[in-house]
Amino acid sequence: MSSARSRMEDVAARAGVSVATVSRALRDSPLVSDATKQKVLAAAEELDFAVFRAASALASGRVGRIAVLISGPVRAWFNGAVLDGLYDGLRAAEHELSVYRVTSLADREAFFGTLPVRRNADALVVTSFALTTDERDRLSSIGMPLVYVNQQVEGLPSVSIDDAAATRLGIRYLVNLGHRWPAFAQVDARIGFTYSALGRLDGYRAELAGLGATASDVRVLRARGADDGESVVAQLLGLADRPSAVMAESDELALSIMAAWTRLGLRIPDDLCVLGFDDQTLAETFGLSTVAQPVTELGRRAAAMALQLAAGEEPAQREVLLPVRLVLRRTTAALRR
Amino acid sequence: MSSARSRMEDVAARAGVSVATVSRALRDSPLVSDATKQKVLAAAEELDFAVFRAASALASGRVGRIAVLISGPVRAWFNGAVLDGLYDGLRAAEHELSVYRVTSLADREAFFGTLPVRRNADALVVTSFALTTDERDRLSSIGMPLVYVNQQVEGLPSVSIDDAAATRLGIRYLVNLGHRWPAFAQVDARIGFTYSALGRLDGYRAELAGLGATASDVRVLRARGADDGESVVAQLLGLADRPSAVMAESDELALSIMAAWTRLGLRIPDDLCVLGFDDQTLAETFGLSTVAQPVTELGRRAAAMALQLAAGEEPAQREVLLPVRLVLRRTTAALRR
DNA sequence: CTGTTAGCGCATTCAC
DNA sequence: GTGAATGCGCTAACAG
Repeated sequence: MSSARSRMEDVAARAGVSVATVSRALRDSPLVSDATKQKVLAAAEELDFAVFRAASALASGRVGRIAVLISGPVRAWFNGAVLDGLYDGLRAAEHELSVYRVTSLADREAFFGTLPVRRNADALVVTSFALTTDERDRLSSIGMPLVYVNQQVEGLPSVSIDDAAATRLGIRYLVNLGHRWPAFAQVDARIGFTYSALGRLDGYRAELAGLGATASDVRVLRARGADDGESVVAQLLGLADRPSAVMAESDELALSIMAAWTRLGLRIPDDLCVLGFDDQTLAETFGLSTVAQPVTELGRRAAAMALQLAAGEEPAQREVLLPVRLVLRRTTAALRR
Repeated sequence: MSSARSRMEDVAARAGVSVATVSRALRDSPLVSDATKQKVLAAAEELDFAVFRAASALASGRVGRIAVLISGPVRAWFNGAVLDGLYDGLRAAEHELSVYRVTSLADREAFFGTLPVRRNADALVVTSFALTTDERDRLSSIGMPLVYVNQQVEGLPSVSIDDAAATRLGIRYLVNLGHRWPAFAQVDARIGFTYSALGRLDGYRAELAGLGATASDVRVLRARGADDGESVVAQLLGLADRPSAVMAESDELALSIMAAWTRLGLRIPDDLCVLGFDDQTLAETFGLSTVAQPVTELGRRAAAMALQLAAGEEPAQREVLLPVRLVLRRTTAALRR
């Protein structure tokens, strides 16, 4: 059990074969007989041997690792959920996951300036980024397969939901409950970090327009952060023709709106209907109706696609679109006059 | 810009030096003159060169990566917050972060059986695990420095809070507000995943005992999951001598209790005071009073310690204990009869 | 301070 | 099916 230090050579000696055979056997190559495979596996087990992936990478050119670039902290629910899905997809293929995070403008410049990921991953998954053209070019220039999550770049591999359509679904639901017209709450884009926000706003505007609302019926409320429901409530209460329903761009913002609203002694859904977006952990806890997106599944699909591209295969479908669904709970109800 | 393919050799040629010098210059070795360093850096920049870490690892024996083992999904707030801290600490040192996750018993056996991490990281950080003796032995056997987060193992490097003391602080606060005696809500340990839960329960019992409560004053309420506040509320309302305050082992559970409680038309803090543990993102949103633990800082300190151990240095302090603090918001108040 | 030399541990030719 | 030989790109002695 000198574990950490034993090499393939030792395993080969113990199994009575050559290192080449050990290498092949451990990677389950069809070029090795079953009998030999068993011997090698047994020897490796006894010596508690594990392949030193760095050496393997140097010899093969593949590092056995997929990198992911996330915007914002890992503790943000969306990022965590995507990482869970990526991990699911990668573990089965015995690949590792390297995380790169960009939270500030400085981070962002540092990342795109040096691209530390290059040569050190077999593929890169980029989530929810509102990339500039320069940044996108920079990424493509590193000669590494790229998969976008919740961001469509024409012709490039991506796994997304249709943010605009999902928002339209939510708005249509509110309108069908009699709410004319729902407002839409959004976090002020700081550094243009989230790509999805744009699509959702577009969806809101498009659906209202399609249903015959006029320009003045469009009410976009702005928060300074996902926890700034208070500003949204203030804006709501300051409107001449107060909306009876509001859709938020995320559950987090929706929950914050709920907290601010009820703290004033106002009720939900009686005085205001609230519809979220995401279906994160606490949405169910608080009975929040929401448009659910399959974030972990986005991650799984992205992992699968990244693995295919890393292996040089062409994925069957380059632009995967996953369905969302409306989850009805207790924060929405028909309008009562 | 053949970027992804240029090697040190090319940089050396362009800078007019040897590859050894390039290697040293890029790692900012003091053995290289400033003038040479500049030349090399310029050449590397022009060729858009990046070191192939796998080759570097093979030659040096260090892989430039710290691994972390988390229990439960990445999207759990605690895990995300720790990962953020680890990332902070590692990025500055140009190290990467590899994530290993264990969510089920099968995962757990697979991980400890094969220890995929061995030889592929310079140190391992283990968070919040209630490890068996076997598992701990298995970890030590891989000859890799280990750092425990929120888990103290005598003599081994760790970064933690004092869970028992933190809970006692919270309970004492409630008692000083006149609540005799507060109950404690906890999630049923499934596979013995979280280490902290044990310490918190101990702290609750110890503080009540220390303040003169009798055995029947100790009320431990059990939930089937962090989102099962409903069970806790049911147990509360079924008690003969209903407590006027409850402390939960986590904010998530506390928030769920709040949701279930207010849904019944009961009020907080009037009819029940609720105290959480963590100070996660949504605690502030909902005005939850809580015992705040510096999770991201735990991650930073763990990263620093892991880097030191990986470099063969002995950290100044092997068992770091970080302070918690009480955050008073709107879910706790003095008892009014 | 800089260059030369010799591997690091594995995957992959090519023989057999 | 298996073994022997070669080299992946870099770092670490050792000279100078």
